[in-house]
Amino acid sequence: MNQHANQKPDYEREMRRAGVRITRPRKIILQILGDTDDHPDAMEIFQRASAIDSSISLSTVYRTMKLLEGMGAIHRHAFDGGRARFEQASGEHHDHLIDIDTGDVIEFHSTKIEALQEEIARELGYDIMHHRLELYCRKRRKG
Amino acid sequence: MNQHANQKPDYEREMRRAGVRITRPRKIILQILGDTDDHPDAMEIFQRASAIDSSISLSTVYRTMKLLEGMGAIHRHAFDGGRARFEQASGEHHDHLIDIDTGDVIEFHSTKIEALQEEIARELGYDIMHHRLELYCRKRRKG
DNA sequence: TTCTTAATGCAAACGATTTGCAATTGCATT
DNA sequence: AATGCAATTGCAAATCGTTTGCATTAAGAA
Repeated sequence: MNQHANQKPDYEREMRRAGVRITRPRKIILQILGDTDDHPDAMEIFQRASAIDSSISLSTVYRTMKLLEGMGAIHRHAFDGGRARFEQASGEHHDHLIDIDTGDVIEFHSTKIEALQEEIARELGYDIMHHRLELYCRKRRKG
Repeated sequence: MNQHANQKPDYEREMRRAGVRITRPRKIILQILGDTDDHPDAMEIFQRASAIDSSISLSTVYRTMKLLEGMGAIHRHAFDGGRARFEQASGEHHDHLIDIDTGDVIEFHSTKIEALQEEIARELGYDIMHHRLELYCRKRRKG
């Protein structure tokens, strides 16, 4: 389901190079992340992984997400609501519009907003290390 | 410490009107919130309250924060890092710049950014219900 | 002052995530 | 292909922030 035409990064190669073992659970999780365009949480990933290999544990999902995050392979998001959600790090930076009714996430990017953010931080004497812009929305009813 | 010259809202009156009892713990917590300009978390509020009346419990702090949030008296923020942080709701809408080294929070507002957000959501067919813009920053070293 | 009920403190429950540990398994080595 | 060992796993228990059940206390109306 991954429509991104961009070069799919070869995380297995990168992991090997980092001396990290390519295990069965990791292969499966990597495959799941590569096959989706949505922003699943650990439990969803765990369930999708369980369907492929029922012996995988939730701990391993969490540990793998942390590993991949450390490698820069995925991004972790703390949208409203309990669980962290993850997305593959391929592609450029973007912000998120969250449909509060469905949980759907739409990615967007605004160079103008980013520039304004930089300007604000600079005026306050700060450098932005990272930022978070989330629009919690409801579908506009036509009319 | 509250520098806000704006009318300090009388939450006790409002609570009374809503049929909510003005208890000793609530008085103390309200006083703490009114006396600060920072964004304390529940534990900090609990500790400040304990210094005034050591019998206050953390549960009551949480319950009171929820009550006040429901009244619109405070806003709850989920900045990076475990705990929720609170601020008095007086004043206009603003976003936050968080100093990742000290945890300090600076409030700012950009009409331009807000307008751009609206534009983006509109183009995607959504109405913004609420949003979140947080800049995680480090003090610029002079040079 | 009495009375009713909301509010409290405590401890236990909670949901998401992390961790200790013994058992397993990549994989570099023979 | 067999060996060895550290990295990784699954499991259960622990952790962290927050919420909740319940018996007790105390607002505040009568």
